[in-house]
Amino acid sequence: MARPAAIALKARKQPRQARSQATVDAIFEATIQVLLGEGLQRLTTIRVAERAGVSVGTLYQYYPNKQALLFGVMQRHMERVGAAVEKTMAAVEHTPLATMIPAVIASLVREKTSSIDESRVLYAVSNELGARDLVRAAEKYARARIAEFLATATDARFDDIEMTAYMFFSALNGPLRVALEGGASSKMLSSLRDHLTSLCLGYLEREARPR
Amino acid sequence: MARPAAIALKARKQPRQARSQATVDAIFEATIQVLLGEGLQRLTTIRVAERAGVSVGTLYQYYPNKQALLFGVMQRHMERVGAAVEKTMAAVEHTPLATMIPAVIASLVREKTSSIDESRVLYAVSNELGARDLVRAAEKYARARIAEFLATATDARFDDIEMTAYMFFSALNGPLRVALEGGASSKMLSSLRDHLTSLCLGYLEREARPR
Amino acid sequence: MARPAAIALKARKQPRQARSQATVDAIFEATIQVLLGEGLQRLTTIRVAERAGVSVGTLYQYYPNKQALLFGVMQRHMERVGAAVEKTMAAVEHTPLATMIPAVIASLVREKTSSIDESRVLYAVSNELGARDLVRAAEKYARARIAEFLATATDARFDDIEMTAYMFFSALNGPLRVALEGGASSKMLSSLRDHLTSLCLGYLEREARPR
Amino acid sequence: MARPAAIALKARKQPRQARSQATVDAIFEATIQVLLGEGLQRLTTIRVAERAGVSVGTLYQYYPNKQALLFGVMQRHMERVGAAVEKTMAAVEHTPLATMIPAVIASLVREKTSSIDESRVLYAVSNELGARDLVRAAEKYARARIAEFLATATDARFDDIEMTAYMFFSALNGPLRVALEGGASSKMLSSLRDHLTSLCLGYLEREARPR
DNA sequence: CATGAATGAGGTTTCATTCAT
DNA sequence: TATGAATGAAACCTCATTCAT
Repeated sequence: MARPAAIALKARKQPRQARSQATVDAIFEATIQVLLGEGLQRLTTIRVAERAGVSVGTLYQYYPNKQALLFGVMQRHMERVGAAVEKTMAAVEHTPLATMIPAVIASLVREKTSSIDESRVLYAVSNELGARDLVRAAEKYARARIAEFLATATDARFDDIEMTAYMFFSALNGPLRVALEGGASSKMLSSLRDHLTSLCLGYLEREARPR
Repeated sequence: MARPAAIALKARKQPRQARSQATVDAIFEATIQVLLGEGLQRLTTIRVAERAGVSVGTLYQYYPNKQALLFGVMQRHMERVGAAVEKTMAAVEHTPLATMIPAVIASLVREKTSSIDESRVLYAVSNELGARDLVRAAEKYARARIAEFLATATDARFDDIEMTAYMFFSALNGPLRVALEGGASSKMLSSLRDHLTSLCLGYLEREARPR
Repeated sequence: MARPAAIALKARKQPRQARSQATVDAIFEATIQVLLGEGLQRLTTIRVAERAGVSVGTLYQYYPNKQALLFGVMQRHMERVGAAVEKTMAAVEHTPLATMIPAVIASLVREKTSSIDESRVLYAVSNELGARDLVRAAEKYARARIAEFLATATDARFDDIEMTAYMFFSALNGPLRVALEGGASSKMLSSLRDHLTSLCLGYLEREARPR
Repeated sequence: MARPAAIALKARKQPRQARSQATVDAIFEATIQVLLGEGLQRLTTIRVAERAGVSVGTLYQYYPNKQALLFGVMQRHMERVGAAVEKTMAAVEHTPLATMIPAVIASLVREKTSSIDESRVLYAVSNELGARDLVRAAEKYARARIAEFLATATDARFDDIEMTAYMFFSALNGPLRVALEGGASSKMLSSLRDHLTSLCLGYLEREARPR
């Protein structure tokens, strides 16, 4: 990655034709593959292009630079996971904590583990200069949304709801990250879901004041 | 970083003269500084050497390659934190959970925040190919030690102590990492300690069976 | 040349466009020129690239490393000389020694001296780690081919044909090498051809048993 | 080897004390060892010093630079071989060719093979910029001496004695070099001596005119 | 005299990016 | 639009040599 500076990181063009869309998808998939097979350090634009079956030039038609490529992959992943969890949250709002929390956790774990490789490999990307801000922004939004969500619990009120949301969010993602980066087994992952529930509920019930 | 492969990562020579020790310390400090000021991507051996006030050649007299440098910095940090927490653990073993857990959490938070910059910046390093294994090994040891530690609680027994230790460890480090990487305020950090205690105690008391 | 190890030494890509072929040729020629003007010790990839009028990056598109470059130049030279001598050998097989030997010697001398500079300069390269094996293999093949060749003489048989071929080959190349490395005059070179003939025929006739 | 330029290549000081002589000898031996074990490319002054059990600084007390070191090693080898052969030549001058030639060849082969490793490894050094001139000079002298020598044969006269000496010298060294560089077996070496004799005598008798 | 820490120029190699075809 | 050859800055690392101790 040559000079970071302040460069446009948005995708260069919106593919309108079917062929273009196929190319973008191929590049996306190739990026994950290379990340998986070679690691972030050895991910080069040429390697991605080769894996995608196109030339470098073509890659640069869709992404102005390498950062934008990683940025794009990251974004797409977070949008997918975010959308799924938001949907679940909307469905269980305004119910007791014991209903809300397990549902959200199940949703997050399901989504993250449905494409384990993608999730795992993107933790590495999330430390990239470019992706960092993106992740920060997403987390900030997530915490705000969680705070709203927790506030709807029919059986609990929280004094410092920002902090509570923050802890809830981090307590969820900490173990998940460790598990995915470490290459957890599927058995362990199912156990993880229950323990995460226990962890979060234990915390929230401690912090909650009856409504 | 050229080709990772299987290279010696140990420090190249043990400094014997006083001058040498000063040089090694300067390099160490410079590494943290550069990491802080420029980020991992822009950390180059030349920049580190310059900041340390020595030549590249000198740097390479003590570290066989860039990875070893990062490796060394990482190791020193983990050893410091680990030693402090172990000491605390030894001091509060064989007491009730409500005594043990807050003590350990306070110790970890104190240690991590006593040199916030170092802690923060090393999260980035921990993803480096070379450091990865080092971190994995340390975490594995830590979990084992924690399992032992939890087993000494005078008022609790755990069915799946490995998993419990794992969750405890991750629940501690997840929020800490987010807080340090995000640049938390000192006020928030003190609040964090209490919430971590709440998080972990909530979980452990849920999982514990009376003894 | 960093670490020899076991690296791919083959040319990296086969040039497909006309422009590419011109580039490869330029690099080849530049290598000889630099070898001639600066010597092997001062042959650097940058110098070769500059002399070829391309950038280093371009050089590395065609040769994966410096060794491969020298390797390539060596190979091309040996193939040219080898092909010429083989052709001559095929033409004079199954005739008396007095016909066969002078023909082969004339062919070798002609070929080596047709591009004196190239020949001369490549003796230095032949000691390079990478080229060494190449040369060994070529010599081994050459000796085997010579043994076959000598066996077809209509007026002679040899008891230890391998040793005889070995001596013939070395007796030819020893003086040639000294002459070329020392920068022999053209007059001396023509004289050399006759003396080489005398040297080899003298030896072979001594070793030969009538058929 | 940094900048060749025109530097003094002579040994820096003549060791007068016994301890000094031992140091010089150790350095000499270490140079051969490193050459043998690592090759010319990986011969560094530090490695030589380490192997010799002294510090680099000490090495530089005796040799002004790396070239001088190689130069010195080369020279000592050539002087040893040269002295032995000269002695033999002096002993068999003024006798028939059939007496003179086998004696000289036996002497040369014996000397070169008495320390095969040293001989072998120094062929690589002989191509070094610095050593090159040294070798040239020695060869020139050798050829002149051989011409004188051949002129004393009681049963032969040569028309072009310079050329004859040149061929004789090269015919001897060509096969020897190939054999030593290739790592010949001792059985092959004894066979080599006879064939060299045959090669040289065959040539000389062809070129000789009766006296 | 000996030591070995320090120097820094210079070598090899990679890779994001451009642009003529 | 697609291609892939070309670019060249910049990274890592080595090693001959010096000099304070």
